[in-house]
Amino acid sequence: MDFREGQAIYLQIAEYVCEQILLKQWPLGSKIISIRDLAIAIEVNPNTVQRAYDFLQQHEIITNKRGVGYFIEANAIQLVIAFRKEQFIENELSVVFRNMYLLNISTEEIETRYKKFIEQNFKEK
Amino acid sequence: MDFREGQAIYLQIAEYVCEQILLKQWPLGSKIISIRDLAIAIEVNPNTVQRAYDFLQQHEIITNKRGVGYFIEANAIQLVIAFRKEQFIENELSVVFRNMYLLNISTEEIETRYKKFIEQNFKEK
Amino acid sequence: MDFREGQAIYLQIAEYVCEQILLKQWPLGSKIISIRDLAIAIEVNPNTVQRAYDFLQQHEIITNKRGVGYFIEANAIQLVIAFRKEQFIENELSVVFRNMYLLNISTEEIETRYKKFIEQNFKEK
Amino acid sequence: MDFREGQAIYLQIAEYVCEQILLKQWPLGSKIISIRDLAIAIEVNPNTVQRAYDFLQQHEIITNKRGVGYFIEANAIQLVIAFRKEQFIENELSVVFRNMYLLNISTEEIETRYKKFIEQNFKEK
DNA sequence: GTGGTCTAGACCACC
DNA sequence: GTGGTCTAGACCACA
Repeated sequence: MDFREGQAIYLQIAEYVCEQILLKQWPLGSKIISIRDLAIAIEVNPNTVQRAYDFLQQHEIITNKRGVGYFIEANAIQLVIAFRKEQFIENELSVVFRNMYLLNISTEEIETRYKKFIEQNFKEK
Repeated sequence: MDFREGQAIYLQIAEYVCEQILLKQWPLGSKIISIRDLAIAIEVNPNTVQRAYDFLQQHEIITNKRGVGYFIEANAIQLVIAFRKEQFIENELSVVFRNMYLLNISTEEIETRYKKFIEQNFKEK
Repeated sequence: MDFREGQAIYLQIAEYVCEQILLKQWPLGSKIISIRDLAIAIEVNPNTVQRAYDFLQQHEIITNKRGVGYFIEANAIQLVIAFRKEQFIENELSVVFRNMYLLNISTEEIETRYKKFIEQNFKEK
Repeated sequence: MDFREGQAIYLQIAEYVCEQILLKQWPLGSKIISIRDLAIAIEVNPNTVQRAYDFLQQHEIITNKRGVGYFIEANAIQLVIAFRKEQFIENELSVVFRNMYLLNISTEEIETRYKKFIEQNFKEK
């Protein structure tokens, strides 16, 4: 796992967990990988993973059973989608559009690139 | 001029200069506003502007004549476009596509939103 | 550590780091002294050290792990040599040769002086 | 005429004048090119040339006749040689030697490069 | 603990 | 007037 710079690592970890949920790799209600194990797996300080899980817990996407681990909440998917869609449209999209205009990138080019992207990353069926 | 939080002010100043160049508000080869004057105009510390100009000079977008000021390089437009396009495609676009897929947003919806955005922000004809 | 005047302190700090690498005092891949600690050690402002490290990072000689520190890149030695050799030959050497010609200093004299210099400064055997 | 960065332009102009004297392009006692004309020729602010001539006058290498111009002093050659040789050996040479050692450049390589340099620049006989 | 950014203000050399 | 450098010290996010 490699991280984008310009965004906190713990947020990227939280994002990763959300995506696993959305992609239904991790079923609702199930226990997720422990802080320690994830930290080792992605070569990061356990504190950083802790912070990511904290963040998710604050947003009620996961919950903590003391001495057992973190579990995915029942309505996690709806929460994640609502949270991200709002953020995405309000924050990211305007930046993207501005760049498209200034850099003279057409919606057709975007569409083409999008198809390629999907093929490369999600055609695992 | 008001700054977004979450991104360094000096980078936003650099971006602002780049956009002036792209929008051809400031002609190639011309002298740009001095560090001090810009600092006063946008109410930041001169050091912050200096840092922005430094950054742009490192990327060969502007150049410095000793004791005279900073000037826009002849090929600044190409460099700015190349630099931003690379960054845009490599960093932002993959995130956007990922979100589109996960949040189930179609390219048609993007296109519609883009048209609206252009009308609202750049229909200065 | 005492600084020559006529050259920015931050550049002299960067040079110092480079020389430690070249002299293999600091192994490739290892963490280098933190900005604050070096600032205290050589009695300059942390900002000045930061600027030196920034400069080195731009030249890809050191790299930064967020929240951990700066590390020497694997190919730092080659980069340092390439960078300095280029600068040395293009900037300094022509000046030196010009002076040798104008001041009538022979290559033999240079050789003699060089041997003396090595003996005085690097005969650590 | 193009200037090295890292050294003041006015010093490079002064150096240029000294070299003309050493190379006997400009005879002792003769009037040198006026500030205004030199400034136009090398595309520099007249103030900068003024400063160079000032510097040379302080070192008694040239002298000023009011309303007439600047003239080369009778013993200019000796002064220039003495002044530069001292500076050269004390300041520049140790830096050069240090670089030779660190960058692993042999005296033979220096000699070879020197011969090439002389051929390219001074074989105008 | 680490680095990153910013302000305030000074001093300097240079054009 | 211009930019370049440096100090002093603050605050912040991050690991």
